Amino acid sequence: MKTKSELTEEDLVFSALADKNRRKIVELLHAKDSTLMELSELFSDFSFQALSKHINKLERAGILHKRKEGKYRVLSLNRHAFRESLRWMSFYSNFWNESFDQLDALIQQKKSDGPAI
Amino acid sequence: MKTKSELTEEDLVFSALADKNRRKIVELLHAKDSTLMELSELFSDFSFQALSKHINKLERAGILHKRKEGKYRVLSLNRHAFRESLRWMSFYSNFWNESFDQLDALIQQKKSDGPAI
DNA sequence: ACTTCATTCAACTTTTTGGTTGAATGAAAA
DNA sequence: TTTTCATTCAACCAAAAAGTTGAATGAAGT
Repeated sequence: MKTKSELTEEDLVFSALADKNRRKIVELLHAKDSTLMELSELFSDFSFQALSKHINKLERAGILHKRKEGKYRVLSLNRHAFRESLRWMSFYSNFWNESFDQLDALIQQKKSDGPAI
Repeated sequence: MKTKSELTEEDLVFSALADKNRRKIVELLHAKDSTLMELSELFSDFSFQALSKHINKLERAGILHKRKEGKYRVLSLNRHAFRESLRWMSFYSNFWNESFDQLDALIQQKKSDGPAI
């Protein structure tokens, strides 16, 4: 019957990240919230309409959101968006076993940095 | 010029995981190594040739490998394949800050389970 | 009111993806 | 050696993705 099964959050997140340009957008927004125009200066390879489509794909995956500010749309990352996908990947890798000592070190270090406000 | 930029490991991993059926293959192989035929019994929605293509895509991403055993190819997971992608995702999420207490708990528990050989 | 600026929408093209069927390969069983 | 079984290869098709250009929208500046 080929029932065009609903896309899950993980489908959307993984496919949004399956593109270098979109990952670069994430990296840039991690550094600072930006508008489409600001970003488009850094993506000379394609039109701003194409960039807009990439941004919409990230938005549909819940990875970023837009907030209206006058005539601008300011884009910012949603840092919770990766939770489930990260959980899935780490469960099916040997990430924990292989690196939990490193993790432990990292955590102890973070703890001694004090609470993150 | 539109130079068809090389695909990176992360491109391959994320796009391999951007499909429910391929993630299901990962879950099944996590439980136990299997052959194409064994898996195909669990995927009645499409042909074994289609399943074979999915498996090849996972293989190209380094997520599984095949080992010849007589007339069979036994598929097994490569549990290191997610390392870099996991690292990337966790860096750009607030994963650490948000869940490091949980992580800490998990690690302490794992430690008390004793060394993993 | 008119113009400009930032973004979106719409229509269209090309490439990639996910599926199909049928034939080929190659090891194992008869 | 002939047949069977597991997998792969090849050719094809439909749908989705990723890009283009040009027009539309809507707030801001003049």
